[in-house]
Amino acid sequence: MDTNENMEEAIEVLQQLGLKEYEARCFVGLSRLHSGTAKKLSEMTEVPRTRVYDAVRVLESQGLVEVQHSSPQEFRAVSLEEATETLRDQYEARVERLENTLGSVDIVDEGDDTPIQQVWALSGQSGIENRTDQLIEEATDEVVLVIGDESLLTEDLVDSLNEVVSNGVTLIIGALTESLEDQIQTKVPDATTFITGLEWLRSENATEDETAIGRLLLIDRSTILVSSITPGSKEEQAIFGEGFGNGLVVLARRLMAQGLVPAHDPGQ
Amino acid sequence: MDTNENMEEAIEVLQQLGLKEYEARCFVGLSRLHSGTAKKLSEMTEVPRTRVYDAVRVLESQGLVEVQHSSPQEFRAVSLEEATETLRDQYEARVERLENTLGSVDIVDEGDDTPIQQVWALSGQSGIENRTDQLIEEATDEVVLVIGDESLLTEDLVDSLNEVVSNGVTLIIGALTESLEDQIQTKVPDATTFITGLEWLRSENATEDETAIGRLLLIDRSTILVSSITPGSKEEQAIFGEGFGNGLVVLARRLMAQGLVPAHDPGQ
DNA sequence: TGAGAAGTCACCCGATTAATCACAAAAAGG
DNA sequence: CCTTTTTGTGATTAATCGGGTGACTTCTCA
Repeated sequence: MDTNENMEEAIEVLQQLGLKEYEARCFVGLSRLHSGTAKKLSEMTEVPRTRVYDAVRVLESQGLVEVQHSSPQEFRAVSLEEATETLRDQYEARVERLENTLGSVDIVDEGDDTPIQQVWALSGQSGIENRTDQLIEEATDEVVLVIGDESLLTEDLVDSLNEVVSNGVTLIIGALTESLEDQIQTKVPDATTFITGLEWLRSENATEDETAIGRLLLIDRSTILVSSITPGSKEEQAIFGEGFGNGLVVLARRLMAQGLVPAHDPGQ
Repeated sequence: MDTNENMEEAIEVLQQLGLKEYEARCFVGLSRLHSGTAKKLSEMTEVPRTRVYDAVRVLESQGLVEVQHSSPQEFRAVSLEEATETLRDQYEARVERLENTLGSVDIVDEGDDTPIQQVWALSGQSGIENRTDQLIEEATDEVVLVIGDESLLTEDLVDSLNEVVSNGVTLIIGALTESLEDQIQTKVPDATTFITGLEWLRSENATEDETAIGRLLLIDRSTILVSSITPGSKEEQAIFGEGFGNGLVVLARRLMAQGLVPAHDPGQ
């Protein structure tokens, strides 16, 4: 509906995808025209006319616009489908190149000692999600998962859960709301589900500013990942610990025993 | 094998993927270590020690490294699989956002007249490839395709060809070498294939520097795309014309009649 | 042929980023 | 307990890049 706002957002996204501001503006401008000249484009996008030429040339070299070498020359954008497909191809090629090159560098590993307590921090939605999935897939006995927000129940996560449950791993999944619990039960039928309030969290720091819980993951009672989502920036942050003796892990086991997971008997 | 060279390339690719130089160097450095401190990283990557902290912080926020908040703090990179998956996710999210926003901007289309002869130029490997595939899929009667290099016979292209041939479109595909012709026949069994030398091209400009022919595509005798690959830069460039009366298209039909496609009788 | 439009260049300036330095806080080690 | 080294933060400088503007040549068309 709001064309103007969408244009601004499209320009922003294109810049995140690697285009310069002028290039992004020109591409969005051309997307609204069947074809246009430098002058028209300049008026419509507020890119200086004399710079339209550079910008379009770059876009052309990336396969995003076509140029008609007449006078005045005309430009037009490729279809949205072609554009997105091209962008995907380019990025995929780069990621594959990264896999090849980084995959074949030798690890020097100056044997950094410290086999001790380690608690690692990582942040970023997708990074944490991947780590979550991977940890689940590596489980051999038990997975305890508490999901704090509906949006975190992604397709990949469901796949990982169903894969691991078919290997005989016990799955215990907690949700914050009934509707979320229902969703989980239909998508992961073999899991034991329950509902947890966050009282155990809130009671600790009632005065702090509200940081919502994201995920809580305990693998085989020896690896833990806890994430929170800051309300403002929507950024997700996680901490992550390994090892049965790890302080964080011990804490988590304690927590569980005290009723985070209601009526669940520790097998050992 | 050549770890050093691969590292340099990995750093380059990471920068293309949006990281800054220091960030890229640090990530590659950490990929060679199970874990490391700022000092060690600095020595190994030639990033100023005091800048390592910033770089790593950015990497952490992108989900590419983990940080242990001890003293001295330790950093470690996520696994290559996690890293590439995260990068893919991020990019895919952006492209989808682009589809949504750009898809819902209104087209103003100040009815740029010029219903006349139009010849458009576009360049870039993937862009041209997507255009090729799309044109093929839109064909209703006949597709004539000449492939100049083995690498251009991609999976997507083969899919498009097989899809369109199942709709009753005549497929005529030319190759430069016998081995390429064989490949085509096995991958696209329903196509009529032949071998073309480039005499018709070479005879025209024997003195010019060698620009290799990439593709030649004629759709329903009314749309043409010709691409060339400059030997040095490996960049592909194409021109593209539509309309039965288009000069370029007429030229192409002429060319065909004169024997580019041997013994093929124009149906009309 | 003359006026205006189209296209190319070269330049400026502000923002970002690479690179260095100064300094406080924190281990380490006698 | 004090000294020395290491670690981390912040400010500062230098160089690069990208946005922004204008001069100038070429082309089109009346």
